[in-house]
Amino acid sequence: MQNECVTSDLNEQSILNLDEQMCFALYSASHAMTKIYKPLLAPFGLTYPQYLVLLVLWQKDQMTVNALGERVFLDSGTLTPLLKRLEKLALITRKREAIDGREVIIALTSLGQSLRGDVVHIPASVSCNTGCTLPEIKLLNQQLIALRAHLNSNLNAVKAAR
Amino acid sequence: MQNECVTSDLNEQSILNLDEQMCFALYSASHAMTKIYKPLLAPFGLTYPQYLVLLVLWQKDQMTVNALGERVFLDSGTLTPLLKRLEKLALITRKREAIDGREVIIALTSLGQSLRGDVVHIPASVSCNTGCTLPEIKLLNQQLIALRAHLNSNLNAVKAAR
DNA sequence: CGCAATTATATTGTGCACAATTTATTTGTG
DNA sequence: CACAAATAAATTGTGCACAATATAATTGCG
Repeated sequence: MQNECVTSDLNEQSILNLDEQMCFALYSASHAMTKIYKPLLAPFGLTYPQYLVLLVLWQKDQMTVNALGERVFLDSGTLTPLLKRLEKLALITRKREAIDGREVIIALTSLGQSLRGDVVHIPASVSCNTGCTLPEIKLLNQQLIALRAHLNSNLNAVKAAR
Repeated sequence: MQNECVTSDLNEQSILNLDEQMCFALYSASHAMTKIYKPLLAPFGLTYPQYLVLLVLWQKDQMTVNALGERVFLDSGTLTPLLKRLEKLALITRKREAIDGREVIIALTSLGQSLRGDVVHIPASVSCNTGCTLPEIKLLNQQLIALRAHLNSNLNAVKAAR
């Protein structure tokens, strides 16, 4: 699981240079992206993480909190209050599962379903702001998904070792 | 400033597919990266954003809050409490500028300076977890910096229009 | 000089993120 | 059936992020 780590021959000064840290480019680009979404989602009273949850539900309605969390990589500590806000907006319902009383099923309301049509134009609008062509975006998407997969698998390996 | 937005001929179902949203890959990869850093920084009592601020100060000591914020793309609302925590850790000092009493100068303590040597190995350790080669990391870094630049310039354009 | 506009930082309030813990329920094993 | 282990959500506490506002100091212009 552990890759061979080739220690680079970069000079000492350069190693901690902020602009050479891919982690920082990732971090700052992600925040910039969220800021681009903010004014586009604000008319609907939505935040970016709330929008992500809705994307999942529009693909597959009626999911448990856990299943939702696995899709968006968030846990109940983040999702529970977020889902309560979506419930307050009347976009979703939260219902205890009848058979397994531990589960809570998240389902779209008709308002939540209809919202899909109102936001469907947003991704195209955002992609305009990226300065990337569609193929470039697709490539970057694949690179980031692969990166995420490696990071998460190493995270899980660390946790399993404990 | 506005790019021409070629509307893709993707089918309606696919447009809002979570796994095709580069924004989400960015968002989730960034959080995964922060989680990789967490156990590496925890021994020093540092969070990832605090580490970023230290990276800036190790490059150039004695900066105002604003100047720091421009480097890490964070504002005083985020930085003021973060810097107070670094001060409490005795890693930095916060001093009002004598000539311009509005500015606060952030400076490393000797402890803060010496910490650099303790964390200098971390980037190499992280890069092992990315599953990427060094050239791949460098390329991704450049792509993300370019993306961030486009997003931020469009954000500023929106703000200027108000 | 006087004072309005600007600038720098701090504060407030909302909403994530996440580790750690708690509560409630179900499942597996004797 | 009993009950320990496992599972699913919710809760708690800390630390970002950021918009909006407040506070304080400086600058520029008449």
